[in-house]
Amino acid sequence: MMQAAVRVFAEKGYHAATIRDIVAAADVAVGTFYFYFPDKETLFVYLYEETAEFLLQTVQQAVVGRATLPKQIAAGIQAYVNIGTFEPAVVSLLLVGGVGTLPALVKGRADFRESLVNIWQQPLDLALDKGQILPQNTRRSAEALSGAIDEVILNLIDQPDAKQQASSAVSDLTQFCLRAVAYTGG
Amino acid sequence: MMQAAVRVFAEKGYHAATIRDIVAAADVAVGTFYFYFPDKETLFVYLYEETAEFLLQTVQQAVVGRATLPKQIAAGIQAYVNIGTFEPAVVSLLLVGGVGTLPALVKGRADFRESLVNIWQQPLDLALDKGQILPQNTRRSAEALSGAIDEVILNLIDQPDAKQQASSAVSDLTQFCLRAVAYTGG
Amino acid sequence: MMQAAVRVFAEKGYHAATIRDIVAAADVAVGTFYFYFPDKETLFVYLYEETAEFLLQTVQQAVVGRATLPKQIAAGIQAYVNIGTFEPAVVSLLLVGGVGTLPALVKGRADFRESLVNIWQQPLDLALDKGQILPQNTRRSAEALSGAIDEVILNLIDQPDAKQQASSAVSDLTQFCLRAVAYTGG
Amino acid sequence: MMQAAVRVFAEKGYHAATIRDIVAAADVAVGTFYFYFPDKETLFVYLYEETAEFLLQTVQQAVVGRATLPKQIAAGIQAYVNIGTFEPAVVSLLLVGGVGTLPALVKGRADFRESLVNIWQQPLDLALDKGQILPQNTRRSAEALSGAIDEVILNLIDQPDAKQQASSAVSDLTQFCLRAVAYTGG
DNA sequence: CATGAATGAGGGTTCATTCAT
DNA sequence: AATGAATGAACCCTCATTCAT
Repeated sequence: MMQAAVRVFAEKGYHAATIRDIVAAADVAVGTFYFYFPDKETLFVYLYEETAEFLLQTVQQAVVGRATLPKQIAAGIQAYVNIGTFEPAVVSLLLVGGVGTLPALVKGRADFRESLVNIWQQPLDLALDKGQILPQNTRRSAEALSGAIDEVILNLIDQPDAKQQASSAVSDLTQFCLRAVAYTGG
Repeated sequence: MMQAAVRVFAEKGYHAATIRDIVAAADVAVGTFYFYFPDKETLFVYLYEETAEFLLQTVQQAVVGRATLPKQIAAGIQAYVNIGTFEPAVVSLLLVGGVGTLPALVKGRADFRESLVNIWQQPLDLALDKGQILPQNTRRSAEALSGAIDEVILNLIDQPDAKQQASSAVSDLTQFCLRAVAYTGG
Repeated sequence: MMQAAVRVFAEKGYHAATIRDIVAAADVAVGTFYFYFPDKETLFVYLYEETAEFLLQTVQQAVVGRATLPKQIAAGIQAYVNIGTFEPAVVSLLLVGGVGTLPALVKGRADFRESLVNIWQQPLDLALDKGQILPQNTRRSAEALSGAIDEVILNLIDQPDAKQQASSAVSDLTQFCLRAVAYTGG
Repeated sequence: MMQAAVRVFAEKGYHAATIRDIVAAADVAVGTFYFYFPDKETLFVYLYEETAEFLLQTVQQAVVGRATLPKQIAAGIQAYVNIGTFEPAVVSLLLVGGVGTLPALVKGRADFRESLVNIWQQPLDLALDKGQILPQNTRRSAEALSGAIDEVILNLIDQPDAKQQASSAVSDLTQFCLRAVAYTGG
């Protein structure tokens, strides 16, 4: 039922998705929804945060498991693209479905953006310490990286042949990011 | 009244903004709204497209008026940041208020994203011809630039001291972008 | 302007006819309507009663100007059909546009029906006195005549070739009515 | 609830009857209305057509169950008067509530009138074949009969003592009709 | 646990009416 | 006299939510 809800929310957005849409997708009755969840808004916020945590953890783990900046960025992007390719609803929910819809989600969304920026900023700060990238405002670079990656992935999942284009997108994006942060390799 | 509508739509998003909110912000009666506009959806689409055109033209003109890639990118970002700083509602409406809300806007939004990507891609293609940037998929680079710039500006306008941070943001972003597209200067 | 109002009311009925329809048909401004008439309902009631009086007088005069029952009925029907043929809006307003729409018109409509019944009942009572029709409840006969005539005329004005069919309708109806009231001729 | 709707529509007409009137009469909430019916117009058309069919079938069956013209006409009128007496809302809805209100009902109303005329015309055509009535335009006679009967019944149900007057009305009307169609009995 | 009929606040929209010009 | 922009009460309808079964 929660999976059904994610799908419906991702597809229609918060407001256009009705409780009836969700229970129909889950093949249960309206009352059942309210037995498990207090209300629509709470569910959406919960789903958004669950989904955000899943994506953040997945990307974060890909990044921390690598030793060098190029590998970290490549792995992070690869993990993100994988999610976009195999679970597009997750990305849609986070980057589209939850935008500008719910006052209660403003903080949740800000937290998600902040965490995403942090994921990219950590390796940058490490690399800066080691002198592997030129001096820069790593916070702002991380924001920019985050936006760049999101946009390319959003464009990617709109393509009918997303899976075919995924590997070139990963490679293009990785190169783009390494250049953008002035990676010198040493 | 249209300014009031832009503000309300930008602040609450399409669905959460009610006609009564809009007319209250404009200090007129409900009927007055329908004297000037056929309905809520038509107004929103019109406002979105007007606003999109204004932003696109402003950024585009800043870019085409410059001779070299660094100046083009710097001027385009400066123009975009100016709008975000002095008319944050314009940016909010385009990047937040109109996301995933209205079937009738799907095309309009796609067109806007496409145009924005094109604005950044054109100078890249020119620079590639002149050998001023390394070979790359300029379309994908432009997508990434577009996302990077949007994200930084969205973060910027959320800051209370946005105007103070604007110039450093422009400078950081410009450097980021030039590195990202592998600008060699010759 | 009143003619325009009659046309619009007859065509669309009271509720569907808007003030804007009426002033557009009369080619004046909305405010002008309210300079001449206090409100929509008052105008409609006034128009209904004016129109009713016109029709009643016309039919009545045709009837009283004849000496014998056959001539009275024929003349009354002919006059009614003439109105239906040349001023269908008058008949539509009275028999269609003003039905079941306005509490304030219930009495007006009842008066109109009553008067119409009276117009037919008078010659019947005279003929009964003279022994030219068999004994009967002339009130009820007049009601029936009234309904019969209205129905045939309503059917007539719905025909595209109403004017061609008018004379046969008058003749058929007259014969029908004379038989119905058991006219013996003496 | 449908009975309540018939009552309210019959009493106020389509436009003046609000959903709140109907649900108040049925003692349910607004939402309940829309749980059972798609919208006001659909319900009204459905009710009109159901009601029309009920009345037509009732009168038709009374007519076809008799062998001779006098009995057919008497039975048809009796059946019609019974409905008017015991279910005045049915007659009001058909003859008053649904007049000139709804474009979607124009055809339905025309069909009802046509069917009603046909009910009266069939026995006339049979009687004409058997030489029991004088030669005439039976279509036009049926229209006139239809109008005559409707009008008398409408007058009847407006009377406070409708039930007392019913039998004399049936008898008067039957005699009127038989004379009107020149019934010779052989 | 599950159901779905019932609820009613609240949204978009219309249109008779007013009044400053 | 004439205008038409402005008003707001009231309409139809949706949908999140409840609760008796």
